[in-house]
Amino acid sequence: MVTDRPVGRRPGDPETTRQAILAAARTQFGERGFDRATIRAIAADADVDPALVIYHFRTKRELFVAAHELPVDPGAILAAIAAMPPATYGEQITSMYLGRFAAPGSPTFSLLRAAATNEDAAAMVRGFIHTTLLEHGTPLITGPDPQLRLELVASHLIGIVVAREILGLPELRERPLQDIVAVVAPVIQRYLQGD
Amino acid sequence: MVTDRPVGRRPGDPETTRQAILAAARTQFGERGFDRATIRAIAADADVDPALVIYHFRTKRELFVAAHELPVDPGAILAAIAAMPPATYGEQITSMYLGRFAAPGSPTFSLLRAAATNEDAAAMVRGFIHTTLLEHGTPLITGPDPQLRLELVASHLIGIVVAREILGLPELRERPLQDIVAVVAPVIQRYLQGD
DNA sequence: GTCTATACCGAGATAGAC
DNA sequence: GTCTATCTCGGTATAGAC
Repeated sequence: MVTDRPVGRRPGDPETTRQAILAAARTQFGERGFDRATIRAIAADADVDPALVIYHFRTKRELFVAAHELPVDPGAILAAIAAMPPATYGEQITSMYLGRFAAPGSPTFSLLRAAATNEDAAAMVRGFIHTTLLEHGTPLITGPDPQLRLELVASHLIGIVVAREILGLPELRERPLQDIVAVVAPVIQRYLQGD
Repeated sequence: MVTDRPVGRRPGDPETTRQAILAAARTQFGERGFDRATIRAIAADADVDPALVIYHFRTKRELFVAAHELPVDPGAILAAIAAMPPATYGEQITSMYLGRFAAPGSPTFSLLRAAATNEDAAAMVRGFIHTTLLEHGTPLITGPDPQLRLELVASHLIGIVVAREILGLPELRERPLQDIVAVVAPVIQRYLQGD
């Protein structure tokens, strides 16, 4: 039987507390970026005492890192893409990365926003792009300067997310993602094929 | 003759002081973004008392706006581009906007970084893109969905700046801007021509 | 018009009671 | 494991002397 207890208390289950804090942290960091997200607000969101946040994660920085550890298997993603016909690489990469980065609640998007003013976050995004695209992406690409063109692929997709979710350019914001993918995919495909 | 005076004093010329503060503000905002740039640091950079910064600009927010007022004649820029052969639009736009946005000391770059966590700054970038590209750019573009494709042009160029200057992707960072322009310009051209 | 001194607030973090 | 109380720091902004 559940004993009644004051609102805001969550005694007994550290793992539940940890998870609640992590979820709240992702929301706050995602919406406000690293600097403007406060431990106090995260704690309030998680219905937990601010001191508990520090107790579990030691510092704001470590909380940020913990909240953004990505359960991604980079090999698996690109292996799935490589299994399809090369003519579809552009469309697959476009819809996959836009879908992942452009979801405003996702850790990846949160990281991207934070990266603007936070070298830790920038390094994490760089790592993510490196392991998921640059390192294992060469099989997808033909022609000269493959690394440069892979980075341009990443650039374009990131730019679309920034323009849509952060700058709020009107057409990009209003259109469903599929419309955008339809126009962009051939361009990405072109980068992959080396002109 | 110049009388000797304590370091840090700059008596007598308010306009000099204003300009020194504005220059320092651009540097600090550009390097650290809105939140991490502090009035104390800006004042120190400008060799001026922190209170003077407030005296001249009232609030940090107003200082930010003043530091980023862009002396741009949007009509003139695009008129110059439109005067050249249409086949060169892509290259001109690419080198112009990359040059402007990618210069880490420029107000435009500073705005872009700040936009990640600051709706004021985001609105200013949106306004800049709107007046310089979306509003007057239609003569440069043919084919369906011109607005969407103009926004995609902006997206790609912004993404390159983000990837190069903020995320620090290796190839983009090391290559001179001309190399990048050479690869990107045909893609931009393609957006302008509607496939 | 300029600077000194300081008020005031909210942040991250700590100590120690429970 | 959790909460209360508190410390310390550095931020923006103000009052008032010069």
